[in-house]
Amino acid sequence: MQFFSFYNKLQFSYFYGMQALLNRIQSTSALSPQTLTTFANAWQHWSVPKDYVLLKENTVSDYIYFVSKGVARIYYYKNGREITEWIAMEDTFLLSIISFFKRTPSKLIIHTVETSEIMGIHHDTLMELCNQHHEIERWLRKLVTSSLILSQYRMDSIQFEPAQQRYERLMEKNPSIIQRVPLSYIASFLGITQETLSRIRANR
Amino acid sequence: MQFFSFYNKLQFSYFYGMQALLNRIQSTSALSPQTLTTFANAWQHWSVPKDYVLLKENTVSDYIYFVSKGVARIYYYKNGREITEWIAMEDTFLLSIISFFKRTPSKLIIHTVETSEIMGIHHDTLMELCNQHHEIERWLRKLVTSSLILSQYRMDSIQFEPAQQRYERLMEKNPSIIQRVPLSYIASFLGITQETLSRIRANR
DNA sequence: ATGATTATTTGATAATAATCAAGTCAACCA
DNA sequence: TGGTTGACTTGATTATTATCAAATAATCAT
Repeated sequence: MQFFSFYNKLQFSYFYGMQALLNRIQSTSALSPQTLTTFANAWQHWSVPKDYVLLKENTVSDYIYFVSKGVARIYYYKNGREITEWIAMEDTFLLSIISFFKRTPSKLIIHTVETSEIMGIHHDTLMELCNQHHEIERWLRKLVTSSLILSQYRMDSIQFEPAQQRYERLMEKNPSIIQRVPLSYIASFLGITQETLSRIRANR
Repeated sequence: MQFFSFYNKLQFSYFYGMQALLNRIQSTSALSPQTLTTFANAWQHWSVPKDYVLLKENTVSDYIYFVSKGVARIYYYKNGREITEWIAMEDTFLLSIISFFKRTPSKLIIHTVETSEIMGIHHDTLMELCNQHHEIERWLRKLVTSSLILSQYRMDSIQFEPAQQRYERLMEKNPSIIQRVPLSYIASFLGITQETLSRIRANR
């Protein structure tokens, strides 16, 4: 993978991103200082421009990513159309869940929506660390659990909330998203067409 | 909780259920013989009649259940209507994910659809075992992961597959379900009304 | 078996959002 | 600065499924 800024632990963006990552890790499941250090060192850091593809279609996804700055998006093609599966703003993890854990080629594509600072840990490294450190295994278990909980909430929302409510809840929870992410991405993330979202916004 | 058949390790149904449970556990993540024994002993067993409520609404869910015989269902009320969230046939786990992991009162209700043999492990016991045995922590991580993967597939299906396709896929994967579970349960599990399901079956 | 209850089907209408087709607007760039 | 491109909006129509209401079928208890 050819990245635009090479891994460099002396860069400001590295320290900045690492700080954010460590905070996020600790808030999921606290690790002992030694384990945290080991874990931290396993994460790579990349500075990438807007629209940079982190995961290509039909590739086995090797990384869990963390967005320390910028925005990234997961999408896929359904009947020739882009469907946004997830939008990750600053300070959140993202990954192609099925491909990463099942080790199968991904139909999902991950790319940056803005110039971004991305941290990532390789699947094999993470599994190795999980084997060596019970604490990291627990951390991953908690991460996956919180992701599962989110997934449950989202399923309920998609199934029962009318489009307007889904939009309003997103605005409430994450108002900056419309400033930073094209409407077409947001529409399919909400499970509606761009036209419907446009009408909702115009309130018709 | 007053159960209809008390915990009795000498019963046939106990051995039968335990065998099924152990097979299922091992297929998720293999455990060493010693750990497996410890883990196995932590599971309780109950024989319950049809329509027995395993988890009441607004109660914190304390158990992960395993259906060794029979069928159980998870549902909740949405605008005064029952919505089936999950139907667990023989040999599968079920739990109120949000309540069990977040320790919050459950809006979900779990009950048996048939006379059933149920195994269950208490939240606190499981957490204790996770702390003591890295292998069990890993097992739980894998269980939650596979549940997350399922959840992703289901979200996609609910969002994009037309009702007819969802029904057909269920029939293909689990044809015995219509013999054993009322249509109204299946309809809301598929995310459609009973009337729509009836029309799909009549092919109109 | 019989009446009562519950489950399922059928019909008519309405609501929601998708689709298709064009139009407007704004940013970019040569 | 004029033209091209991409992003968003608007309009007309259609498809899917929900809703409401009622009828029929199946099941259960006495």
